[in-house]
Amino acid sequence: CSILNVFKTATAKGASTRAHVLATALALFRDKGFDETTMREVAAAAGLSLGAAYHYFASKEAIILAYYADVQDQHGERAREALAATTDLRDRLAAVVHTKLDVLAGDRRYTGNPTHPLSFLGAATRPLQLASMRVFDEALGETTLPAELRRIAPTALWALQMGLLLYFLYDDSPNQARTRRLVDGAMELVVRLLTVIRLPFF
Amino acid sequence: CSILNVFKTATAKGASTRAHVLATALALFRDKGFDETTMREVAAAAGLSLGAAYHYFASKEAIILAYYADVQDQHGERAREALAATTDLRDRLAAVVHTKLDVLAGDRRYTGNPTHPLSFLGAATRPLQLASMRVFDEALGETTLPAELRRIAPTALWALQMGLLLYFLYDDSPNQARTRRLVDGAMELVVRLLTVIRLPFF
DNA sequence: GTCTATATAGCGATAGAC
DNA sequence: GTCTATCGCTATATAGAC
Repeated sequence: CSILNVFKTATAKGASTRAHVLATALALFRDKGFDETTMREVAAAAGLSLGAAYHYFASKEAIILAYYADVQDQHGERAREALAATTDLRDRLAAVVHTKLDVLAGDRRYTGNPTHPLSFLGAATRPLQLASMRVFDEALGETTLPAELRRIAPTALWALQMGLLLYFLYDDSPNQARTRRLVDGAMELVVRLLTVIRLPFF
Repeated sequence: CSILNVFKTATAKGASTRAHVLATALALFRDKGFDETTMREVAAAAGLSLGAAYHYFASKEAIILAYYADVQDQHGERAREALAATTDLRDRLAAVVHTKLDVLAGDRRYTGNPTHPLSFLGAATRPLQLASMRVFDEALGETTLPAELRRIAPTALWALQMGLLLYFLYDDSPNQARTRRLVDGAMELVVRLLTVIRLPFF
């Protein structure tokens, strides 16, 4: 079922035990997060010794990767279900993102308190997030825009920037040139969009 | 200087030592990342004992928060410099993001190998990232679009989704209703943008 | 193959002497 | 303020019972 399932078990019993360890670990991850879940806990909750757990997963990171694959599996399944129900493009795109949020909402890790799961992208606290949005607000300056749009624009731009940062993180082109081009293209589109929105048409 | 500087030191020497510990830690974080940098290393590199380092920072997390504030400080400074140089909106918005990338590019943590800094948002490996983009590709389906745009659209939507996910993470409204509304609004805008782009006008 | 038991090395954090 | 010593915890490795 899983995208990354390149695993081999000799016996049927082994495969079932492995699946049980994985399911136990995923439940703990979803409930407490990665760092707060120890291999000892996973093993104990699965009714195994620590060594046995390590027999099935070479490292804690291996289980975490399996977790990510599980999230993606679930999202793919739910999203395709939703896509089958409508042909309207707006609904289809929104359904993809909403189903993603649905899957992640089950994770205490993603909801709850903003203190601990320290974002590696630099939005660890609300004041820092606001400071980051403020820069976009200054960039927009006196740009003429409908009031409502002018108010949410810094937030939308911040969200877009976060997405670009994530792309940057996995960009293996020399000097991340691909991200740099993407940034230019994205901002070109944003400006065109803002221009269009100001037409009486909308 | 820092946004989050709510720290009090009794003596001038104490303040200077604290600043030195912080600078040492930031350099190590930028070079190796958070998890790979230990408090023992920070203390040793700063020429202090472990206990002395803990005298200035209550926890490792406290230093990490200071690191985030530092990133934001640097970005704010560089971005405002760039904003002073141009009045063109496209250039201004692009400058904000580019200066952000400039600040983060100094971090080995953000460039380099995609294996270790496991993203908590579910894009830990390239295959998973691609699987996530494929869902958007399916959502677009047979939508009529210029070829070039049709090709990059799943990537752009994925990046936008990542931004929305990050917003979701820090959304403290009940049931993250604010994010849900933002998703709907964003997708509405995307569809309008795609509609507009198809006009002969562009 | 499956698993238990044990060992190692390192971590964040703290207590208390100076 | 700075130190040493130490606690309780961790991921990970391995030896060997069944």
